[in-house]
Amino acid sequence: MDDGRATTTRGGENLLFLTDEQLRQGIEAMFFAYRGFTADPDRILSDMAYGRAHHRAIHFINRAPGTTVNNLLNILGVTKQSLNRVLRTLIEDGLVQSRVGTSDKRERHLFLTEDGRALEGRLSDAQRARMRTAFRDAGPEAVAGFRTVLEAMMDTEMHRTYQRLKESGA
Amino acid sequence: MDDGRATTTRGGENLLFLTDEQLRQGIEAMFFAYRGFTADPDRILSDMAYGRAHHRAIHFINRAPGTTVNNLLNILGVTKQSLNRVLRTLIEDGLVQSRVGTSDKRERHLFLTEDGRALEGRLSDAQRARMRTAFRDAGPEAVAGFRTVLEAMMDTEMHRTYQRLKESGA
DNA sequence: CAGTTTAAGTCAGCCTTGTTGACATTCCAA
DNA sequence: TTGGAATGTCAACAAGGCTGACTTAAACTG
Repeated sequence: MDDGRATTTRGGENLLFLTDEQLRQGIEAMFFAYRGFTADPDRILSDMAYGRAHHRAIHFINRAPGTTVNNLLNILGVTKQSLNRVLRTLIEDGLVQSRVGTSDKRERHLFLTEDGRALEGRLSDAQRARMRTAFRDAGPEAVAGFRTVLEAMMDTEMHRTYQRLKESGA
Repeated sequence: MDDGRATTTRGGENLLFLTDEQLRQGIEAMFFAYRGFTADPDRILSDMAYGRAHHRAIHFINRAPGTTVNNLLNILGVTKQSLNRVLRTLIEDGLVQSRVGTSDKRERHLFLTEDGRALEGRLSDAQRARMRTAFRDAGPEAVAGFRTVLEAMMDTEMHRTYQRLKESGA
């Protein structure tokens, strides 16, 4: 254990923003906020035979249409067996379409179908609504801080993945 | 779906901080950051017969020593059967002690043993180290924004629980 | 005091989602 | 043509959620 005190070079104000107590509060805030973050989509999904894993797959396929299975694997950080179980049900249920690659026919390119986009919309509308309210209540400066801290919290590899996705966005 | 545009009353700067693209980036940042957030304790726990659920129980028992089972249930938001499975192993392994209540003998008050505190220390050191680095790199203003947004993201009930814990801290 | 409610614990069974390991298929590239 | 890469599949398992049913003991209440 350390003494919980840390200094800032920023001239004295907020000298104690790195005490163990502050860090603990940050940890607990993360725990509770993540529950809120997933609560709305979870509620929608609990009515169907789907779970959070399906939501994640749908989100990132929508995000990067035509992505390969391997690419999705890296983004999600799970095994191919785990992802495959999820993808199989989504394909069977007609929410995702898997197309053999043109340049490399070993690869499968993944797309959402009409139905898939419809579900994606329902899920992300709910999640965005919460995020929007939180962002609006907190204000632009807080949002900037929020994202700065989150980015610093990622592993290097995740951070690269996140940046790549971010830059590929509008 | 909405048009993704939102106005801010703050005079024009950052007019677009509530576009769907910004919200999506916030959602993805949350996803990746939470993985980083849990990665270090997960690594430690994977060597033992414990998982994230044990970590959470240990964290909050350490946080509020003498808490009752029911109270812990409300904080963690799981069923008593789920929590009981975790608590039973922790008690059997001598990391947690359960004492019959004095005023109300139906209640059990939970405490970490010496060994329990030792494990708690290992786990939270790892998690705090990451949080500390992230906080230090981001700076005090970003940290304030981070916590403002996270609090706004919680459900009302969670937020109350979080506030109560926060105020009971040093 | 009798009856009800509450706190905790337990048993059984189910689901989702992660894991390993083994193995088949297809196809690119050296 | 052969090795390796990408994908898919099968089986088995574990963690950690869930529901439902039930017990015990203590506390509360009419």
